[in-house]
Amino acid sequence: MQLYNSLSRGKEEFRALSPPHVGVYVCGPTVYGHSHLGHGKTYVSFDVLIRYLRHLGYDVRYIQNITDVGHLTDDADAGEDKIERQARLEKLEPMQIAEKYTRSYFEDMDALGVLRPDVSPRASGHVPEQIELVKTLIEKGHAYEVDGFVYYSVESFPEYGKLSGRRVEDLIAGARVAVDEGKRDPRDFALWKKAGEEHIMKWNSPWGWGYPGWHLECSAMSMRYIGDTLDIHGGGLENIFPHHESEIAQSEGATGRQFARFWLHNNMLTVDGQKMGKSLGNWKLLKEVFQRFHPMVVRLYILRSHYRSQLDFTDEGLESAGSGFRRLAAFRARLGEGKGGEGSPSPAATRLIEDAGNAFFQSMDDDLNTPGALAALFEMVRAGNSMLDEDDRQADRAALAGAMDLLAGEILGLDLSGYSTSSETAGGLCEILAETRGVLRENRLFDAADRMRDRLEEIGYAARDLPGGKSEITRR
RNA sequence: GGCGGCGUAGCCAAGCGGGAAGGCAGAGGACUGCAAAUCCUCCAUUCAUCGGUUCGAAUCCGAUCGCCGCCUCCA
Repeated sequence: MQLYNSLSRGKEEFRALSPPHVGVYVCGPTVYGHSHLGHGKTYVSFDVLIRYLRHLGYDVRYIQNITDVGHLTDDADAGEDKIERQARLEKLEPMQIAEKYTRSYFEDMDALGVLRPDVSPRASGHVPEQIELVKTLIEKGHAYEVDGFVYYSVESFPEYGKLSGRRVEDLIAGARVAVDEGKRDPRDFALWKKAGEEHIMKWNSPWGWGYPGWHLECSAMSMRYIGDTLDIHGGGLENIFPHHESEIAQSEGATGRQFARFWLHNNMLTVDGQKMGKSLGNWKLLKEVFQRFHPMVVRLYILRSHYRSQLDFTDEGLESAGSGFRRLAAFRARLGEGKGGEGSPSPAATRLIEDAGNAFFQSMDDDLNTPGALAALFEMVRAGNSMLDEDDRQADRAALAGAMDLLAGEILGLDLSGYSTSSETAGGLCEILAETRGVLRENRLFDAADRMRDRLEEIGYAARDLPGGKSEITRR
């Protein structure tokens, strides 16, 4: 599989450091509010990466942090802790805020079909690891203490800037105002910050009471759960600088080894052509969007564009994705349980599935080209429908069901069961109603048959008549 | 100011040196009591514009125009 590596600015063949194990770390959310569409795009994208790696046979360890301390409202060192600020607004304990929004985050991700990470480490639960890392950096001459603060010395790490493509000289010129007088160099960033009286979340350390800098947790926790070198480090594009650049400096400064072999960054989401920003008033929470669109429709919408492209969110686009989703789900519903039946699938079905699979995997192997993979899937749906229209064989249905469940379900994470009459009771009732409709039509009692269809429509079921006088009722 | 991306049919979106995928919307047809679903056919001689390289370019190079993003909140 080829993956675009931000470090080399090109596609590279992915190879695990020690197969079959693959360690993946993705920057997780700072939990001070409900998740928005941008989170959806990011974590759905990386979910597909994880799913695909597993499909390829890798034994993936997926780590995604939860930031519950140290992320300030301002990147200069004067900002307020986001969690603490929200705690004050909601009149709750900071950890209550963190817990509340962590749950909310997982709720939304579950709805989107995003698999849970193997470990979701909290920054506040890994302060000892972070202190150790700071101590190491001081010992190795990469950091220095000034009055309870510890700063990373950018000058001590000549490779600083290799990920973001920034030159050190530019950084000096462009460095934001250094609030802290103690910094030896305006580019230096805080590893450990002294906590003032007003701080609620603080820990004792060799440098006094304080709390860790935001960049530090990712270095400490990724190395704790994966090791010195990660196979893949992922995150949102906006984190390349300074966050990821600083992670590299901290980690490689401490270990002397390469921190991450592949850096993957997913692009941002815009709303009606503009960046999504709290201040711009086009902030879209997932929970709000889910009230109007099924989460799986949102997932499909995200997958319809490549993860490295900007995705523009529009209602029109969501509706279009909804129609596409209905098509996929209707096809899957048509295939039934997927139980084998007698005999093996026809040569035509076998070839159809093979062709679709080849096209699908070829796209996925090319830097997770999900739009291409979806095209292959839709082609299989069209050809499959056509084939079944002509000759409906149970063995073929089962084979197609298997293919759909693997490609759409397991790999792309699209749960297409929404339209099937999954529960036994509902399924049984649908069969009885379908039979009844058949009898009504047979006796040309069309008014009654139509009323039944209308009523079913109202509660979310669709009645369609099959050739030969039979009817079928499924969820819409 | 520094860095990056994009401009492909009405909308969305792959393709990135040699046949313009796919989805949505739309038109016609088949099927149907009528529908829905499904299937078939049609829907870009052309890929922002101009110039160049090449036997050959949407794909490479240069210029122009337009749009967007990151570097600050934010994934």
